[in-house]
Amino acid sequence: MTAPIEPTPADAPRLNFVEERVQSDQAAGRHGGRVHTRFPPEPNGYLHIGHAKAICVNFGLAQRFGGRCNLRFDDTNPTTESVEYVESIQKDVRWLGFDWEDRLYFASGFFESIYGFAEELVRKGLAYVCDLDGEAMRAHRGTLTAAGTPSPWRERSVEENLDLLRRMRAGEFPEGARTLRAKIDMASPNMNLRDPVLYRILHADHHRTGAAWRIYPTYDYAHPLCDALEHITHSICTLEFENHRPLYDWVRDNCSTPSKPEQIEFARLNITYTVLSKRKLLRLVNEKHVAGWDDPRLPTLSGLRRRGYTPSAIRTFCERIGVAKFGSTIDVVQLENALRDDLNKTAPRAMAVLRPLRVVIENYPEGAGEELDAVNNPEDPTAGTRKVPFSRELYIERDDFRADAPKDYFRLAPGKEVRLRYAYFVTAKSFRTDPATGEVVEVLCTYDPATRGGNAPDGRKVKGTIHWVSAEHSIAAPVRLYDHLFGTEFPEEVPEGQDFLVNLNPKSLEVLEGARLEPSLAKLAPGSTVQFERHGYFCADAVDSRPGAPVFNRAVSLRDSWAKVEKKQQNKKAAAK
RNA sequence: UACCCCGUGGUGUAACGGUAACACAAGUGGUUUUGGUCCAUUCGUUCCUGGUUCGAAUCCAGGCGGGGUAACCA
Repeated sequence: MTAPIEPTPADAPRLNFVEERVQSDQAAGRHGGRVHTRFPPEPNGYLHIGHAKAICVNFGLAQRFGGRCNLRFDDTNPTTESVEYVESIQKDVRWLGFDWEDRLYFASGFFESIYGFAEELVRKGLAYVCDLDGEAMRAHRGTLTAAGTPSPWRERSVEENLDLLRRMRAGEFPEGARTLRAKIDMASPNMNLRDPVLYRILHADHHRTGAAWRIYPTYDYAHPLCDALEHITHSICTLEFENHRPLYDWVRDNCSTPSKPEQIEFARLNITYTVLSKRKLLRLVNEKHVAGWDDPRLPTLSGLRRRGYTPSAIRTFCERIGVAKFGSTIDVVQLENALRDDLNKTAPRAMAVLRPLRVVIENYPEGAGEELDAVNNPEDPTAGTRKVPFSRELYIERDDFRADAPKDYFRLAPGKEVRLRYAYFVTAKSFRTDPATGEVVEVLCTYDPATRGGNAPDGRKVKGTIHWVSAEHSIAAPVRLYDHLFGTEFPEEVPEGQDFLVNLNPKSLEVLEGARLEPSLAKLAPGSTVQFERHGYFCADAVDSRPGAPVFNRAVSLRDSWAKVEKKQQNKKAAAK
């Protein structure tokens, strides 16, 4: 198996509670000292960042303790599942950097064994065929505070149960007509133990077993059996299954399984400004609030990948957030920072003007031009340099010029001198505005030829360095800026009777059509990521880019401390009024 | 108003009875040809009340608070 997670240094163990548990099991020689986990998604949707946590936990455990981790599809409900999901899930797990080698399993692959255990339970008098329909069963189950009442079919004979179960399997009864139930305790304070359903009749074809089965096992019944059949030692799942553990143990202990796995629960991931429930993600996709499962605003792995997230950033994030039993919500900036940390070290830099403003260097000879050396990545000396064309007419960022500059504004303003990165010092002499709107449309500057490359021989300093592109040499490309999909920190918190969709951020996508980029960007491979200096990290969209005509997605912006300063100034101004 | 789980800075995670650590956020300074990076620095009487102990975030009891659970979903 590949080993993308750094091994924990011996001097700093810092094991989470699951790792501690596994470590002590191993030390005590339980499960023969083996560690075997599994990642068991149901193929009914695309994987998201919450699954990434589970994947890192399960595969990470195996790596750390010299064990194995399986990929298993929990495909016990044919009505919601499909091969599309089976394929996307495998692709995403691999992309994240994990390898299940030859251990790919399907719950459906165990259907025959699982059925065999059902007959065993019937023979032991521990399961019975029940003729109650859904509504009646609910009524018999009781409530959270009141005990349930036994089904009238609870005391059928073993022979009758066996006969009925076999006929259920044979498809003799209509869907929903009967179920196989465990005979446990209708008065249990744990609802899961009030004779839970083991098998239901479903006249539905399965994406792998076709029409072979007319009955399908439930999760609670199939899961412990699959775990045991795969010789899983530690079955890690999320907190909402805590109350299911007694049932997990019941199934495991009452069936003659080849091994005895144990279930351990941890808190599922929540992140601010997004939703991580399959049901809600499905709605966003189906109701077209986003462009598909790989919409870059989605927390799906395919969305994050398209957005420009790297597998290593996601793994780092999962490492940092830890594993515990407290139902917490992680600030989305934690995710963004993991990406910044990764890309800062690896992403080549380039200059891109997102909202162009024309600049003319009045004392630069007309028709002249030259190429200047630019550093590809200041964090990585081996990345080398590249040539960037310079000429008399340039574009700079609209934000980098102010006719009326506030205090602490280091960029270009009338009479102020700044450095054009890797080029020259320039001083703004005048500017022209659109008579209709008053908007600045052109800035006229002079440059100091002695400052070529960006340093003044006389030692004079400038406060600001801004990026630029040559007007004639630059290329155009659409640039998509993404913001949080939801406008509120906790989108699921919604006023009575309202839907989480009310919290959708109407400005989560902004497409810039007029951006001008340095020419080297034309040949950037789709899917690769660069830093647009002073802006952020941008990925050439893997779907919409064409050879020589990239389309860019902003993965994440750079930290922007000027924005903070400016905001503070504005707040001060507002307070003064 | 049943059962289960959880409660440490703004957000997360550690400390395994011996004077609360790490990451992120926020603030302040420094460096800087990215207002990026980097460096330094500030920010918690561990939900409450009792108890055990020389000593409690850690153990016990009782509160309080949060979450989960009543699909023939997973």
